[in-house]
Amino acid sequence: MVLNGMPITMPVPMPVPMPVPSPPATKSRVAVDWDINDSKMPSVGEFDDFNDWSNGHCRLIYSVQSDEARKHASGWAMRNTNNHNVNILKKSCLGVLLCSAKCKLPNGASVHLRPAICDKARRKQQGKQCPNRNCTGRLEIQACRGHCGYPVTQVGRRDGNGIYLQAKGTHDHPRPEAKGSTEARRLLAGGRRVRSLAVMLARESALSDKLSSLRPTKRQAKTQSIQESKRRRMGASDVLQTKPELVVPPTTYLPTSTPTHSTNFNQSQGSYVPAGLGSMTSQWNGEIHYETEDPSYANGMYSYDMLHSPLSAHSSTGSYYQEHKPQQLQHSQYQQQLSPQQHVPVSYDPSQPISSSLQCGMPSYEICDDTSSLTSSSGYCSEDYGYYNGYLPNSLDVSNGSQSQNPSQDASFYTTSSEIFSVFESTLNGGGSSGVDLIYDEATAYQQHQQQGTFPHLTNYQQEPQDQMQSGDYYYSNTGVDNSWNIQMDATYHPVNSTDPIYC
DNA sequence: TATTGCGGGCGCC
DNA sequence: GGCGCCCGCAATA
Repeated sequence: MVLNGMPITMPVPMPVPMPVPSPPATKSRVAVDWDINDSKMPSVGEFDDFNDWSNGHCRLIYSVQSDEARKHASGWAMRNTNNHNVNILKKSCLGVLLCSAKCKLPNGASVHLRPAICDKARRKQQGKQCPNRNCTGRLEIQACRGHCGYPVTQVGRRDGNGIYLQAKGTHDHPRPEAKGSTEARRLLAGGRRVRSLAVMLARESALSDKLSSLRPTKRQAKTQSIQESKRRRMGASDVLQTKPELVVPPTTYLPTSTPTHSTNFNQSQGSYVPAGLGSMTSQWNGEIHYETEDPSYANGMYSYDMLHSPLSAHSSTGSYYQEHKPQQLQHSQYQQQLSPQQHVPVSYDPSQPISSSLQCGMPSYEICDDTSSLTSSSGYCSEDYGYYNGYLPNSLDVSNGSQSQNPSQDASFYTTSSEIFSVFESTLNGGGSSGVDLIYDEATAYQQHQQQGTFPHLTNYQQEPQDQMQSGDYYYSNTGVDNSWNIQMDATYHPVNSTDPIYC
């Protein structure tokens, strides 16, 4: 995160945010403390980039120019809840639809559908047969209990030129498929093979993550544009100079709860950023970095979020803050009692009642003080972008320098989800397994984590950029008309080594 | 048909 | 009173 030349590192700890007087106008949002219930919201000179996958306690300030912010859009299935305050819109998470049999798709991905927002529609979803034709399981709602046993909530209000969003809680379930996927599937429902649906579902999450991971913030693009131009002039080999940095010892990947801001694209909430990469400015990294000193992460406190995708680096410009609260102190002490090797994985089983560890007061997972904050980050509505199982090669030149460097950031680049769906349909049924095999599915990773009791090998994640650079299996072309993009699978593509795990 | 925003109402703490 | 949650309604896509 680049904040008008301000240091990218957040001062830790931040002062206690409540109650505080409204800060002076146009103060950097990073330095601003506010609460959604404040009578007057602070004015800031810059805004966060929209993130539809915000997670954890966070406060974001969006510009009123952001359509998504105005709509209070979210990748999570959030339903409106009445807070009896006309000035504040409150939403709570509905969780995710999972297969009761916990089946796996051929590619190893799991089923994680998006619950309908409408109660009636949601009731219809539940109990339906798993979209995986090879599975006899039923769809079940995995309720969100990430906020002291209650669903994660987010409240938003508009004030002046900003849209203030405050999230409370950390989602304790896999991400549902993105909104656009559900809609697109509905449009194409009927006569479609359920297998396609299931496979698409598996792909959707990974692809949306992938896309998001490739999309920098606008601010990032600005700051990187010049550098990227220089790199291009130096040649592709120079672009890959960061490769050695990407493979790190697995013992160093655990992030911490000490978020710092940078200009790269890492997964905002709990990225697998090794210590040595904390300052790395590779475009493959998210912008929030967690250093490894804090045992909170090392002990699995936020293990799920980290698991759910190092690839889903949503542009994050959230105002991360940390408070000095007794609860947090206790939590810290608790964590410090554990050695770095003593991971405390959050046991997660959708079929089981919420773990007591998730309840309020349990130190290892969620700080249930609404004002306490370990925050997450921001990205953009993935459903508005579309999904693909490839990457945007650097050579992809999209009309201008900024876009060419970071094409995924430009709204004009993204096709609608339905368009992408069509692409998937053609490739899913005829593209063979090459594409499917490249999927990294966050839910799968989550389950793997549960099975292994530890994190996936970091190298797999950090290896991803290399794989992407080497093995893009899609071609992208733009007709130049209506921003219409064509994505074609490269049938000639074969992984360098089919036995090597590839997460895309 | 589903989403979204709004609001009444209830129960719990 | 704050909060979560249920329900219904209307506008909209």
